[in-house]
Amino acid sequence: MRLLVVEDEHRMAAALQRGLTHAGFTVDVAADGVRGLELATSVRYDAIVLDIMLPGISGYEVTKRLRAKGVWTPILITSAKDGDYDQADGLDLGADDYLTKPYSFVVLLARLRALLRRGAAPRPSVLSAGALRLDPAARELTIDGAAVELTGKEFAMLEYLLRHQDRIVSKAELLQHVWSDPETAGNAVEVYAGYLRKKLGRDVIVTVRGAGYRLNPL
Amino acid sequence: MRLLVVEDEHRMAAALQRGLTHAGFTVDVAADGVRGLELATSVRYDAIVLDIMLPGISGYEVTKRLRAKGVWTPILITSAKDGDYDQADGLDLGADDYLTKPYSFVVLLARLRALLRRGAAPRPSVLSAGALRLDPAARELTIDGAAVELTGKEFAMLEYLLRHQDRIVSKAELLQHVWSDPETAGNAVEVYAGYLRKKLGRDVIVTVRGAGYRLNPL
DNA sequence: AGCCCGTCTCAGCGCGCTCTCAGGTTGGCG
DNA sequence: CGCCAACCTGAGAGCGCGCTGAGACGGGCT
Repeated sequence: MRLLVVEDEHRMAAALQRGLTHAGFTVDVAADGVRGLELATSVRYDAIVLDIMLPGISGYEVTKRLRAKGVWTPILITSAKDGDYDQADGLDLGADDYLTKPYSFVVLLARLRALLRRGAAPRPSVLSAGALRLDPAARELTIDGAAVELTGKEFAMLEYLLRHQDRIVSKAELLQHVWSDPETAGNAVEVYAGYLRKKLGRDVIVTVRGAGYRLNPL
Repeated sequence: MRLLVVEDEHRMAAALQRGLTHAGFTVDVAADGVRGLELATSVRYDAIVLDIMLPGISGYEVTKRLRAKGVWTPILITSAKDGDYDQADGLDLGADDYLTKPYSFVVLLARLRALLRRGAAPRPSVLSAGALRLDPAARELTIDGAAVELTGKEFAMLEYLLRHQDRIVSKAELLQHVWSDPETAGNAVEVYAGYLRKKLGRDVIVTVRGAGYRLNPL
């Protein structure tokens, strides 16, 4: 079992390496986010222990970039923060567990073993239609393999259309699901249909007059 | 993606709402079973996160009543109980997944995404007659497999004829059901019969002089 | 503070849908 | 065969839906 520990505080890193090695793991240590990314992408670890507060790239960012690159190695995030907001943040970005400092080494070991037992997270399924491939977990969209940047609302609207590509989606429905406000009088949906068309191509979204929108069934 | 969280414990509900919102969902919260039922029946959610222990109606009961009403939105039940007896109970009543507290937020997210991937209710069937196949949900019509474009009124009129293809449909009836205005004096129905004939072929719609129209029983 | 980005509103406009009208065609009936 | 009612159809006017560009607004970042 090979682990990667990403931790900038030297004493902490050394203690972890000693303890984990003693527990039978092979342990590599990276002192900052950049080095951690390099190692994690080049070596196939069984799990990663990742500190949030890092010089350079934060632990959040490291997680995000790894997942975006298709690296699904189990990640255990450790942090001095303890608000559940931060926890939600980290977990949302694709981490598998979360530990707040100070933590007992025994707990860390137990959680790590639980992670290893579970194995690497299965790559979440992507939604696709024609040349479109949308990954809800990574919040990523590619069209013919090329990455396309979308804003939050654009992404949400396209995701909803993709999830219901077999039928027509009304504007009211989009307002309910993508916008929380069903009483919005404006024409936001039409505007965002325009945005998406500008980024994805004019033919991707078909207008069904008087009914709503539908993805082009290519 | 719009979710409904039914949870009476306020802190828990707030945390869920925050985390799920941050994950890109639109989240409504109901504090008890009655309110949850109201919302679930009036809004078309993509999934429901439902606590078992609720003041008033229990989560079991909510699930049961929703299913009885024909609402087949995916339901994920959460509970402090952990006996498999309870789990079997919940799943038996029509829930789609079951999570025992305390649970990790990542796990909840993953299960939710799995539910959404699976999707909800079975699609309503398509109407067909002869070579015609009409899908009300997709607002699509194919004739001998080839797609045919219809306008809103054309589609509505053909759908009504298809739903009553075993009898003659009078012009007054069509005015009532397709046009909401029974006082329309014009000959709109005849005009649209003409439009449909032009698109579907002359023989598809048969005029019964003095009575109305009927689909050709091929 | 200044800037950029994302979101949403607003007004103008083009165009497709809807429906009316007038004249033509068909069918039933004496 | 002639008449009338029922039905068909081509032309076109009105209108409302949806598209678009411009800009206001707010939040995050430098």
